Amino acid sequence: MASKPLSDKTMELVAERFRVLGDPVRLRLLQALEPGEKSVAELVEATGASQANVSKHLQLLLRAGVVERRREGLFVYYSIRDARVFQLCDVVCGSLAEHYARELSELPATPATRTKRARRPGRSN
Amino acid sequence: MASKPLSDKTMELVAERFRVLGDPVRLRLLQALEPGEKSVAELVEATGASQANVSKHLQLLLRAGVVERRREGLFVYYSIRDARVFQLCDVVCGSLAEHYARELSELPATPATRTKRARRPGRSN
DNA sequence: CAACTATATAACTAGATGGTAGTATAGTTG
DNA sequence: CAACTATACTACCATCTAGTTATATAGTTG
Repeated sequence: MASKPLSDKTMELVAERFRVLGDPVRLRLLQALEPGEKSVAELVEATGASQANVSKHLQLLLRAGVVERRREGLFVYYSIRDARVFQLCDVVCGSLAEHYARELSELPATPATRTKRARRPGRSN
Repeated sequence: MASKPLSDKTMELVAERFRVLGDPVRLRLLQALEPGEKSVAELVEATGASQANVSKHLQLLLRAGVVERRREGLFVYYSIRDARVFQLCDVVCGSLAEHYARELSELPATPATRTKRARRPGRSN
């Protein structure tokens, strides 16, 4: 990307795709689907979210083309349609890991200072 | 990812990172920064957004650790801190391309049938 | 220090989004 | 067809977010 100036429409599409991944429940759903397809009930169980909520998020993932569905009797099975989402998650995880590692290494070696009221006067940033 | 059941906190962090990329203005900013650092004024010019808006988005990207800033006199220069964002965008773009290609190939070969009646033959971008 | 420039922040508004409760639909089974 | 089960949808509320305008801050220059 970024080699060519993407159109506004394309930009919005890319942003939308990122937004689809920008919710912990949806990430949990994808994670639960990674080993293979699951019914809605199983996904409800796996995520701990309500049925209505899971269903709603699944529709979103479906419309985005990230998952696909298949009906079998009373059950509906969802599965990953675009496995690149995992690649995306991997990159983000790596990114976060590095981010926090770097943040730690910038701290004054007092291992108890973190997260809550961290970042002493030091850097002006 | 998905090999281990990430904690809720981690999940939220990953989701948040995706959300940071889930806005077209921020994507434009990143795109504008890809060749190298730029001042806020240049970014305002490059994106066409208002100064206040650009500033706001930049703070968001800054806090997320995606960009970094450097002051020089009156000017503040922003640059990419975590280049993996481009990797992420590439993956998404590929994903979208495939998605649309597949969608097209599923249609009944009538080239005029599309999203809104958009997308003339020429460039796909 | 006064006037000026570049950037950041505050307060506000309109629209999007996530969650829930309740209901509707599709499919099964007696 | 009635009762039942699994999933989807609707309406609603609370919260968040992007954008705007106006103002504040940091740094420069006369």
